[in-house]
Amino acid sequence: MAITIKDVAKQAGVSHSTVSRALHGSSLISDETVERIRQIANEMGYSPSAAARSLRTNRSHALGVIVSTIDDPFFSEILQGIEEIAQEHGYSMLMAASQRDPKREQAIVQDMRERHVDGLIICSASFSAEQRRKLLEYGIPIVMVNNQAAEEYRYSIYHDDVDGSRQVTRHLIELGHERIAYLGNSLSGRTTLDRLTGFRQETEAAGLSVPVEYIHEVPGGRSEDGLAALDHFLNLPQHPTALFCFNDMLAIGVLNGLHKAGIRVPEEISVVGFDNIIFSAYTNPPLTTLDQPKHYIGAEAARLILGLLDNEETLEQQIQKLKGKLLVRQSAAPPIR
Amino acid sequence: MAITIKDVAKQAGVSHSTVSRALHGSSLISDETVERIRQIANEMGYSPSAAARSLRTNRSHALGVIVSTIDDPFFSEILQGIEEIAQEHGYSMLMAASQRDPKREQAIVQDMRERHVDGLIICSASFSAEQRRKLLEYGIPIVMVNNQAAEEYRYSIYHDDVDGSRQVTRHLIELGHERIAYLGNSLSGRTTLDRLTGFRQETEAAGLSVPVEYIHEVPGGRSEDGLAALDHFLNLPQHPTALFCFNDMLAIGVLNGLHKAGIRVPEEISVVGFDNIIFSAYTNPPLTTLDQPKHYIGAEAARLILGLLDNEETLEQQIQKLKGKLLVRQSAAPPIR
DNA sequence: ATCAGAAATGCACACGTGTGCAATCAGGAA
DNA sequence: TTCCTGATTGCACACGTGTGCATTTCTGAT
Repeated sequence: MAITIKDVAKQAGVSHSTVSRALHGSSLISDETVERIRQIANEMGYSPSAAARSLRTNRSHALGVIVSTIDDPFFSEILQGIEEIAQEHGYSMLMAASQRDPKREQAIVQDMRERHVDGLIICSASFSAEQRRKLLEYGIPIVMVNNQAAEEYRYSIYHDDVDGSRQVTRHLIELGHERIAYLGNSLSGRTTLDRLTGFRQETEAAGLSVPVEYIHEVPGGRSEDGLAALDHFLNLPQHPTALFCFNDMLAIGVLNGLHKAGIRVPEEISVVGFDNIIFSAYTNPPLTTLDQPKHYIGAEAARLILGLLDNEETLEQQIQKLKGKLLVRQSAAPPIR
Repeated sequence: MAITIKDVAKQAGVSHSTVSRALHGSSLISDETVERIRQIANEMGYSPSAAARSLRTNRSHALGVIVSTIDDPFFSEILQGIEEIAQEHGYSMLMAASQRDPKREQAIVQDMRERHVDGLIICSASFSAEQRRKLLEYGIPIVMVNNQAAEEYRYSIYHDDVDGSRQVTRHLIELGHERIAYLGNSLSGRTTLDRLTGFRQETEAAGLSVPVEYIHEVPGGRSEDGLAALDHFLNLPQHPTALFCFNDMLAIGVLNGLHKAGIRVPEEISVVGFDNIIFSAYTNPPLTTLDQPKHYIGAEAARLILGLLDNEETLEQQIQKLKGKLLVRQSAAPPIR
């Protein structure tokens, strides 16, 4: 068995309460005793038991993070942001991937509850209302990141997709495009709707008409999906001169397909993405996209939830809408005349 | 306060011991009682406290995972493999990123100890011997993944880099290349050495001489590093006709630099990578690389450590060396004559 | 020397489980 | 009936902490 607080107490010739207080820097204990006990605890290699502490204090000092899938470069960066802030504040990160499977989601929620995480960050576009209700009932503070129903939650951080989409669309319009198509991801709920809304706002403002065939959705946001969707646009009687993809992964698949088909980008068609995942700087040509502050989003989510834990009294609803910035690279250019 | 086992006991009119046993399916309790208690516990929404259980049983049912950085597509896939197996076995995943910072590394190790993780998976090429010693001393089972000193650990899973490197090198030789260069990552320790070894074995076997300038190392494995390293090779009096990059990210940077310089791949120079990260299928041209079974590596690491926990008696040393497979795409072709 | 008050420390309980052991109960054999 | 055996269940303790309260020790003033 490992060394407990009692072992340290015995060694120091004091009660375990004194050790507890000393190690917590309580002002009740004389400075010299504190120093002596610290010394001894150190020498003995004492390490407190998180389980016991958690049981006693009702605080686990752990944050739960639920993500739909880990190996998505978009989430990875958010996770990195969360982890840094959590670690900085002495919190650990309990991570789980739902894989969009309701069964798993339920098991995860149950686990987070049993483990008594102090707070929960959910980065999953879709999250069942049922589980959400449960969590609320359990009293676990939740921060939603880029959720499809961001506004329904008390605390939420998300990217201003309408604004971002407008920036991107405007860029295409300013380049002179008049036939612009939108490729969405039907699985992503609010997100794709918002981006579509921004797209529509700008095209309308510019007086451009967008045929229905120019709005196309596929069930997924991976490069394969982008590749598969390309046919739709290429088979149209009149091609669009610019294609706005829901995210970078889709755009990457599209670029790939265009390359195979021998269609040059941006000379023959412009392609833009959304998110600015790490790869997008290295596509051919480098992808023009919207730089979503992923790292910052993660960090803000962590800060928000940690803030909630300090101020015990629940704060008023707090919803942060962060703006991204257009990142012009080389995949979009003026259309051929 | 949440509902405890005692509340359930009171409601059911039995002692809390009976409830405990019933919920664990102990054969001591009559079937009808078990059923009745299950029912009641369910209705009351009882959820056991992981902290209390952990305190009592000395088992946390949590796996620690230490990674050098989260937002690296290579690690992401390994993590995904780990998570799946862990979840399948009812284990949670406590994740932390060391950022290659010894301070952080130490804090993480301390945290993992306090939280009493049942086992630890370390996916970090470099991991300080000091921390390693501590963990061993604490008696926490460790599985090392692709560590630079894989053989020094009792349990370890790693990729056969020598073999993989030979496959890649042989491919280049078979294509007819005679001037092949190697771009390494000096920060990755054993890994880059093994790959260099495999490279040397094959070039020697083929009777090729490799000038010292053809072996070049950069301190990092990101695309920027690849981009920066390119100058070295281009400034050589005689260019190599093929460039073997330590990993895909470096290769991506190299491809990018070559594209900017107007040098065509694979016509003027062949480039190959290593790892097969998700993006490498979408480079221009698609990258020929070594497909490392990342997902499987993660899953095997998890299985190994979970196996260690079942059989309490420590197993004999177990080191798994997994082989990858050459994945031929289009970034390597016969050299120009 | 005495005493009050402050400073420092110890006692004992609680947090929610799991489990060895004793106690109770039912049922059948004698 | 009585006794024994096996099936159920409860009692009580332990796991390692933190903390209110009582207790002791110390300081300084009278």
